[in-house]
Amino acid sequence: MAKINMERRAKIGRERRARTHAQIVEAGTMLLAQGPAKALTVEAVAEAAGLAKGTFYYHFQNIEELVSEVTGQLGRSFDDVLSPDRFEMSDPIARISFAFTQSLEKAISDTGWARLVVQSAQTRGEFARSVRDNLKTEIAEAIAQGHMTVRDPELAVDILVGIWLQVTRGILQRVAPPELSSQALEAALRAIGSARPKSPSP
Amino acid sequence: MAKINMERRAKIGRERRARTHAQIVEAGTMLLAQGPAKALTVEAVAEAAGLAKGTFYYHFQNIEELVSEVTGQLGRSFDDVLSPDRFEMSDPIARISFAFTQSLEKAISDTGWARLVVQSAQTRGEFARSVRDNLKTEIAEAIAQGHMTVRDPELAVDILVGIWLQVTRGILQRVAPPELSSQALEAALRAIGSARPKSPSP
DNA sequence: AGTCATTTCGACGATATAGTCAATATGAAA
DNA sequence: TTTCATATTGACTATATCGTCGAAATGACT
Repeated sequence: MAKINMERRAKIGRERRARTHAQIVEAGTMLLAQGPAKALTVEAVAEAAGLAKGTFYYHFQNIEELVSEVTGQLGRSFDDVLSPDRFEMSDPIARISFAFTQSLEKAISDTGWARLVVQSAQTRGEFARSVRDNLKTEIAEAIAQGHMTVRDPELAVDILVGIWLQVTRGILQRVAPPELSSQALEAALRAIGSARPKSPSP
Repeated sequence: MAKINMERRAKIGRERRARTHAQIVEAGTMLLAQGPAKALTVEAVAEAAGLAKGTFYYHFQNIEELVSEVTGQLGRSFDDVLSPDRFEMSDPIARISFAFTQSLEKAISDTGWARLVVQSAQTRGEFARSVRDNLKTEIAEAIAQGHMTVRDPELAVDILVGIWLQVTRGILQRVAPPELSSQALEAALRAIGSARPKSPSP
């Protein structure tokens, strides 16, 4: 009786629904990477996705819910950029360095992503917090191992995040010089008092 | 004929007009220091200033013009914080250090000001550019004198501005530990490769 | 007290955006 | 081909904010 109906319902909806949902997220991501978040309107998203406004509301409660999902997706993409080899490294400074460089390189090669990161870091507490928390874990370890001059973990995080974010902004406004990522990394390591020789011994 | 009218006109208007204008700017400043710039509405400003909406439009073309003036005023207050003794210093690094510390101290003692600075740095190109340009002048000199490891002036500016801005943000979200400004300064100097002993000789 | 340039007021029309909903379309399964 | 759960549409209402304008208030000067 009801059984068949439920099965049908579940089966039919999935793919179509998921596709449209993804379309909207994609459109929202694109628009967010372009202008300021305040200018993100339901109509603009719907039009960019080639859908009617009502369809948007069938998939999301409101713009906030969409932005939240975009932010979440960005966070995951962030992890993708950083994770592959990172967990193999035993030294927390090495992990930080890897993440720092990787995300700058990604920003250079994908300015849309960079724009989104900068945008989100400014306006989405969740995103900023997540980045901060990850960093803080590494830094606490580094401090404990006596690998850093800076003793206040919060300050250390501010320094690293500050340099990273501002250099990323710079990438969006100027052409990135060849050695940018490595030079920025060296400066960041000096700042927290973890300067190391350039050649990482094997 | 017209002479008397013109004189009257000029004389009468001044004070009253200036006072109301200032009221509006003050209200706008307060609101900007509170929430995001997108939420700044003409009605909100008018109400906060205790005036009718029409009065706002008698003094400003639109919100943008108000925000622009607030930004300009902030820029001037910024100079006030920095200027008094700065020009007496011959060493560019000393000048940078002075400005860096002063503005962090100001942020600690006046969080409204800090909020405004952070806000403006993010959304007002003019403000960000002005800060950048001032810094770049000093940095170019420091590089020329061989006082810095970092050679790319743009990168040096990004590093200093990045740390400064992020530490300022930190001040707004956490309680500033006692030695914050000086520790942040030391980190910043290390970052650009201009570490100096703590005691500035006379 | 009267004059008049200037300033202030708030109602008003215009516009933009949010969110709703009844009607319609879609397409897999029977 | 028909059925029907699900998805899509766009017109509609509600609301927020903008910017305008004629009328009223202000207050320095006569």
